[in-house]
Order: sequence, then structure tokens, then C-alpha cells
Amino acid sequence: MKIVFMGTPDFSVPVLKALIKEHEVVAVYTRAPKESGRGKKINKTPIHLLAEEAGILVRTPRTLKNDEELTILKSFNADIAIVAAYGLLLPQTVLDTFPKGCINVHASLLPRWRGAAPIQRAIEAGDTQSGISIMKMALALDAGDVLNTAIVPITENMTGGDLHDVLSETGAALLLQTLSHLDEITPIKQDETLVTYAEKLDKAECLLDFSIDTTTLLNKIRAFSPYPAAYFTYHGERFKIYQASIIDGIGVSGEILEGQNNLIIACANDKALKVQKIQREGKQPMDIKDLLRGFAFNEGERLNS
RNA sequence: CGCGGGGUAGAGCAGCCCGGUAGCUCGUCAGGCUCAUAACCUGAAGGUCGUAGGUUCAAAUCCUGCCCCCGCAA
Repeated sequence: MKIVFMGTPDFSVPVLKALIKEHEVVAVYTRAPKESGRGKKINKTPIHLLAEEAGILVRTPRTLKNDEELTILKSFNADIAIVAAYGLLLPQTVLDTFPKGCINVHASLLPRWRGAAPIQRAIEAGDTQSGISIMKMALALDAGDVLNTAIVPITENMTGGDLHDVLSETGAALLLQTLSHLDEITPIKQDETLVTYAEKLDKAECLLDFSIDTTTLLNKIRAFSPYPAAYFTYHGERFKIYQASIIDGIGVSGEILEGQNNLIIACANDKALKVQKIQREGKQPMDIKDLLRGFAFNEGERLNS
């Protein structure tokens, strides 16, 4: 099939790679390069880089809601558009452009977790399973009829990064399979009573509150690892926690119970957080044992103060 | 030119400001102790201090260029 692909971040990369292998990708749409990172250099999106490497035409319009872009889109004469985490809304005119429509690869089991951050929100909420939904796009956000789904279990120690990687590969595979017998599939409407929304991740929610329920606390750490990463502050310095577990421990929430050979932080209800993987400002993420060979937290002090 | 931290033994760090024999914790190896041990004791190996220059009698330390890693912000 002749395909127009639309995507932006790392999640979309395996999907585009799979499409390039088995179909004819005639154009790639992605977010425009922007100032980002250290030094505020102009950086292209992961999809942009991949498309260039593959020698595919790249377009980075700010919006698709004008006639000029629509004309260009139509000129590709593609059968279908595949969208995976593009970051722009498609107007009805675009949805109507392709004979076989626009198909979206979404990283959740719809109707649960429509929206921007379905992967992290699923783990944060303590879900035991996630997955991929391939859907026919509609005007409303992630509300289209579902063509195919694949379930991926969320295991106890799985992080947001782990799930992201699995889902992105799963999405690529499920998409190919779906495309191969697209005409035989009956789309299924989403049950609107079961809809939940995955809000965009906000830096402000990354600061850990040790007084909340420990399961919720741990789910948040898992979900946000490795990005955007939950953190606490100690002597004005930011420490990101990538991996931790819950043990028994009595103290005031946020109090350092052990800081020499282990890092154990008191939480609510006589529970404590035992940190396993941590990152200090300016350093690589490392095992807590490694950090503590050359660094120590003062026991009895409270974090985030 | 967005702001900032860092690159010192296999790992994590100190030393740098105020140049003068490179140190700590752990790991590794050998030996000892022990019913036994990730415990303890003794000993050993292991580093051109990111890199290229400069200043100096002398540079991990001061100066300059370059490479690499990371935090913030976006």
C-alpha cells in the first residue's frame, strides 16, 4: 500500500521502520525541528531522522488545517495514513483524504487511557495490563472505532520505559498484521462509559511526596522511570529515583532512616522506601550501592525540605 | 553563544580554591581466623589523574583549545 506516515517521538520509530519494510511510505509528517536540549540547538525529531536516513520525503507543517497542506497531502495519492504519536490534530478534511482512511496506533487498551501519556498513566494507576489499540481515526481525541488490539501484561517491576519499548514493538507488529487484512475487519465502537484520559506528564508531579500511600508512591516511581523521573531533594540537590521497593520502617514521612549502606526513606503507615537505582545531578543513573561508596545521606534528616 | 555539574585504579567518590611522594570506601587476588559466612584480620596487584598544548624548578591542582557524560530549562 502507498502510505503517508505521521509520527514524532521514539515510540513511533519501530512503527515507521516496520512500514518501510513492508509497504511504500511516500511521505512522512512529523513535528518541526525546534530548539531543545543543552545549548538550545535545533533538533529534528526521531522520526524525522529516520525518514531522512531512509530517503523519504519529510514534511513538518505547523498545522494541517489549511488548503495548501491539504493539496500537498492529496498529491501523494496514498491509500492510507498511519498515525503514531504525531502530536497534531487531524481535521476532518484530512481524515477524508485517504481512500482507506487514517489509522492510529495508540499505546493503551481503548477506551482506557485516551490521550497524551497512556503508557505512564497505566502504570501509575496500578493497571495490571496495557496494550496496543489500532483504530480508525475520528475527529475526537482517540475516540475512533477499534480495529485490533494486543494485550501486554504489566509485570510488577516494569517501568514506564520498559512498557514503552514493548508497546512500541508490539504496535509495529500489530499494525502490519492489521493492514494485511484490513478489509475483513469489522471496527468496534468504543464503550464511552469506560473512557479515561491520560493527562500529559507534568514536571510538578515528579517531586515525590513520601506521605502518600506507598503503593501509589511506588507506582509513580515505576511509571516515571526513566522519564520524566520522580525525584526528591536533599541539601538543595535533586536525586531521581529509577527503582525502589517498599519495606517496613517507622519514621516521619521523608525521614532518612538509613543513608550509609542503604537509602531507606520513611513513608506513611510504618512503611519505608528502599531505593535501588538513583541518579544524582550531573551523574549517570546508578545502583544505590555504587553511589553510597562515595556519598552518604545524613540519617535523621528529612528529604524535600 | 540559554544556565549549571562532571570526566582521578574494575565501581563510587575525596584531593583542585592555597601547585611539591595520588587517597578513601568497595571490588579483585593471595594468606589467616571460623562449623560457617556477603563477617573479621593480614598482605598484594591495579592509575601516562579525558585529551592536546601553555605557565613553572615542579601541574590531578593554575591558563587555553578540543572530545565525552549528565542536571536544569525548553
